Amino acid sequence: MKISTKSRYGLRALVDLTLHSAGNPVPLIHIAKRQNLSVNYLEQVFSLLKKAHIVESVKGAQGGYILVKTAEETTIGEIIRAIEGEIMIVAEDVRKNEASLVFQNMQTCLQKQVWDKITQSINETINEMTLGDLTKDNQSLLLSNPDMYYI
Amino acid sequence: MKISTKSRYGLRALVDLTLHSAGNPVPLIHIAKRQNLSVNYLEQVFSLLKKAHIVESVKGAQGGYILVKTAEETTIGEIIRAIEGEIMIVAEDVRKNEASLVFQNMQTCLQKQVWDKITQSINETINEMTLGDLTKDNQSLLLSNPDMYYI
DNA sequence: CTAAAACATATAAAAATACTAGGAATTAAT
DNA sequence: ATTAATTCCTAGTATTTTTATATGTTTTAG
Repeated sequence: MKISTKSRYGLRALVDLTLHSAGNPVPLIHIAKRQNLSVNYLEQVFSLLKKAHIVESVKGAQGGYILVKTAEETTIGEIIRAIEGEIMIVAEDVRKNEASLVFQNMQTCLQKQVWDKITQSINETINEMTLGDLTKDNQSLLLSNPDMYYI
Repeated sequence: MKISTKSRYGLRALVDLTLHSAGNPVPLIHIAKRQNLSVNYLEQVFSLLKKAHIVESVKGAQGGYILVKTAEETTIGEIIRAIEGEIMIVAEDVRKNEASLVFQNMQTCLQKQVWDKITQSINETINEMTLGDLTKDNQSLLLSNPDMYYI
């Protein structure tokens, strides 16, 4: 039960984007350099983020990506689900036909009492956090040290 | 972010064991048949459960596995952690040296504010549930229909 | 026109997962 | 003692998923 690098990169990239977009689109190559990530890989991540309407793209020269909503309105839940897909789907083999009633009952019970509960608790946790929460700290650090960044 | 089949099989197997162990060791081959799982694979799972002191084994003929504690004292958290290992370790690439202060700050921030929080919420959720909670339903179903089981 | 960027897709490499196979050790029952 | 049932151990394999990389196309500002 691990978070994929895609999600981690994605979040880092969005924090980075938030910090560096002064209303302007931020090109992936800048994020990639600052965060030491591959542009190609980031493109794949941002394609998912775009599908989920978390970012918009501006094509062509001077283009890049920009948040659709404000950082404060963008939840970590949206972001992680956009990248990972729906959390914790447990594709249990159902065996509806041959299975005994007790077997079916157990499956349903585990699904509802365990797997769904875990999913729910994860979603509740990540839905409460926003990109804004994550950038606050770094924002102040950035403002007090404007030349701390490269690019 | 998925639960492995190993964990799912493990939980199913332990629920099954709880339901069918009347104080006696339950051999894996019985669990495997009832749950339609491979004995070999279950052995690997039970090896982890044994290491974590969730079950004890009785070797030889008429042997099998038995819970160390009661079902009510055995949490789902113990079980899942025994099988999956510690939950949600995010092995973030640290880059302490070359990394800028802002970069390091971001990493720490994400770790504490996101990944650790998710880990914590999962653990809290699964620590609250016990094997007993999961077997209650099935237990009553079993008692009212004693011949519902095969084996 | 050109360069900078998103967009799309194929494929390779690596890692993790899921499972299989087979034998060794132990022990209850006969 | 022998047998059968069982845990225990480990090596191997196949499949899937993840993590990239590579390459080309399209779009657009300057």
